[in-house]
This record gives sequence, C-alpha cells and structure tokens, in this order.
Amino acid sequence: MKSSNVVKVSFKEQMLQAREEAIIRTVNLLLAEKGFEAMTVDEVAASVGIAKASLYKHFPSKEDLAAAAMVSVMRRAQAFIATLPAEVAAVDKLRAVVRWTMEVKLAGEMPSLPSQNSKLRAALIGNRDYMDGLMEVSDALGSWIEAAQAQGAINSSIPAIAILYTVYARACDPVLEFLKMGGQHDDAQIIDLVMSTCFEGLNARPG
Amino acid sequence: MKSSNVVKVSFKEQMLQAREEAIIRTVNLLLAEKGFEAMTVDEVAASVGIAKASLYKHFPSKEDLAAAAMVSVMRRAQAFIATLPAEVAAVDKLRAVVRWTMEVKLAGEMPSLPSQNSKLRAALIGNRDYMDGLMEVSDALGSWIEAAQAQGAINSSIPAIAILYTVYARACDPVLEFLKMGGQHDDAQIIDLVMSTCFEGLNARPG
DNA sequence: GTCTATAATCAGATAGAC
DNA sequence: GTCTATCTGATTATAGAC
Repeated sequence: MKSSNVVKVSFKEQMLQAREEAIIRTVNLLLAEKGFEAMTVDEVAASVGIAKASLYKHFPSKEDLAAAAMVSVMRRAQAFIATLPAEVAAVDKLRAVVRWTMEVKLAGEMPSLPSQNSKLRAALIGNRDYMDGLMEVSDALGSWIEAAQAQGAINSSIPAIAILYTVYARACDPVLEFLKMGGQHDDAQIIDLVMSTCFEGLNARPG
Repeated sequence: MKSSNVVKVSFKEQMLQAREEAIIRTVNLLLAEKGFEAMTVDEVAASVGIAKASLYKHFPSKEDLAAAAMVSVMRRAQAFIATLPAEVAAVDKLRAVVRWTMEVKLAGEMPSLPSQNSKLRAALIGNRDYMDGLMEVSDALGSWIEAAQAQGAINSSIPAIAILYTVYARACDPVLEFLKMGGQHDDAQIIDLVMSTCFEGLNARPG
C-alpha cells in the first residue's frame, strides 16, 4: 500500500510539473511574440488547453506567470554559460553569450517585458529564483568583462557595468526584428551583422 | 464687421492649435515616461486639463494621439537635420543625429511605442505626415551612411539598412535608462559612453 | 486541481446638454 | 467644442460545484 501511494503521488507530481512546464513554455512564446501587456491570461489558458481558473491555481497572478518565464530563460542562460570551457578567452565567452542571446530572440523564445511596469518589477524583484539567476549570470559576465578588459580585448575606458548592460540589451534589440522583417537576410547573417556592430562598432576598421 | 470676424476666427484657431500642441506635448511626455499601453486617455485629459470627450474631438483615437506625438518628434528631427551644415563630414552628421536622439530620450521626450501593436502600426502607416517625415529623415540618414561608407569612415561590410536601423534603435536603447538609474553618471557621460559603444564597439582599439 | 460561471475593475469611446 | 455622465467591451481574478 505504501509503495503504491508513493508511486501514485510521484506520478501526480510529475504530471503537475509537466503541466507547469507546458504553461511556462506557452507564456514564454506569447511574451516573445506580443509582449506582456498584449498577452492575456485567457490566451495563455486557451493555448495550454486548460481553464483559466486552473491556471490561477498554479500561478497567483499574471505577473507571476511572466516571472516564471523569466526564471526559465535565466536557467537556460545559466545552463549555456556552464557549457563554455574554462580555457576559452573571456572575450570569446562574452561573444558566445551575446550570440546565444540573439539566437534565442530570433527563435521567438526571448520574453519581452516592459521595463516601466512597477507591479511586474515588484514580482520579479520578489522572486528569489529570478534574482538568484540574474545575480549568478551577472557575476559570470562581470568577471569575464573585467578579465577581457585586463587582457586588452575589451575597451577599458568603458565601465564594466555599461558593457554588461550593452550585452543584456541584445535580448531586446529591435534591429534583429527589423532586419528579419526586411527578409533580405537569414538568421545567421543577422546575428553576424549585429555581432559586428556590437563588438566592432559602426566605424570602419582603421588601416 | 467682416474684419472683426476674421480676427475672431483667427484667434479661435490659434487657441485651438495651442491646445492641440499642449495635448501633444503631454502625450509626448507620458509616452516617454510610461509607454503606449500604460498611458491612459484619462491621464492625458487630466494632465492637459480638459475633459476626455474634448480630447476625442481633437484626436479620434488613442492611436491617433500617439501618431501625433510621433509626427511631432519627427518634425523636431527634421528641424535638427536641417541645422547641420553641408560641409560637415557625413559620418559626423550621423554622429550628431545619434547624439541628438539620445539627448531627446534622456530628456524624457522620446515617445516609446510597442513595435508589436498592429492597431498602432496601422495608425502610423496611415498617417501621411508621419510617413512623409520618416521617409525624409531616412533619406537624409541613408545618403549620409552611403557617403560615409564610400569615404571609408563607416564599415562598408555592413548593409546601409542595418546601419540605419542601428541609428534608429538608439531612440529606445535601454542602456541609457539603466545607466541613468544607476546614478553613477550624468547625462553627458552616458551619451559619450553609448556613442562610444555604438561607433567604436566594445572591442579594445587595436594598436 | 479542474471546471463553468461570474464578479470586479478598468479603459477606450460616445451621447447629449450647453 | 467643451462638459458630465454613461456605455461597451475587454481583462484580471475568484466562487463554488465536482
């Protein structure tokens, strides 16, 4: 009896977790496609295939849905960062992360949140998982930035924090969508272009 | 009698136009501060000091309000472009426009619109004044970009359209707000930093 | 936990008097 | 054209049965 119960509970929990993951995937896609304000909870419920009330049993508010999606991408970022070999040069790790970020965005999997909404900000700041992930990612990027500056690979006259913000900003760079809408370039070309403007700048190379 | 009427009508029209300009100024500030979705028509009316119904006599929809604000900044851009002397190098004109754009944004006068909202897109595309202004500005910038590339000042391996988008993107660059929130730099320093990352890139200068 | 049905609210837009 | 008052629809969130 006991082992049967244990199995049953575990299975139930697995189902619940799978459903939550399905919800988060849907939220992620909708946030990437239309943004936080335009995404409605009805839409999420319909897309997942469950009732809206059931959704609210899993996540107590729309803001918490968005926060869960952010936690999800933050985990993906941490996982990607963990795959980078230690012997790679700091600047190349930075470049890899910027490239990965833009790939996720072009794949339609980068949630876009308004930076002004205060309720949403509160939900994010109050979410330990999100804040922990953000800190960990920022620590990794920050150490690479400082190393790359010390090695003379990244411009040392720019504060590390400004470099960090510039890296993060690639997650919501409208140039990617504009070039994609233009239809003249495929994703790989777009990424190469923006990588170039980001690291080499708009100026012609001297010499 | 006739001349008196003429004066009266002219005065009335002046008042109307002044009120419309006040509306647009308010919309401009609110759009810059909170974005299109978060800005409410009630807010606009209250801030201008008129009834909401009166607002709708001037502008038939919220989208038209936003479009009017965009027309306003577009005119300001055209005016600024017109002040640049012909003898200035193309790349320096580009730099001047990028700098001006970021100054307007840091001053809280750059309306921020969601690029996804289709109703809003329709209103903008259907607005002849906006489209004309956008075309004129894009033509000016485009010719400077091509000239600067021909002169070896701007990287020729990047398509001109990508350069143009990168310039426009400074109008909604979150790096500016983030650095401003940090409080470690004043507006002039922030602009210099982003000017540097935009044109010189993140890489250290060779040599 | 999941559902149907409903509450509660808010925001865009309008009616009609003046 | 401007106002007060109202309509209409959409959206977040919840009650209560199963």
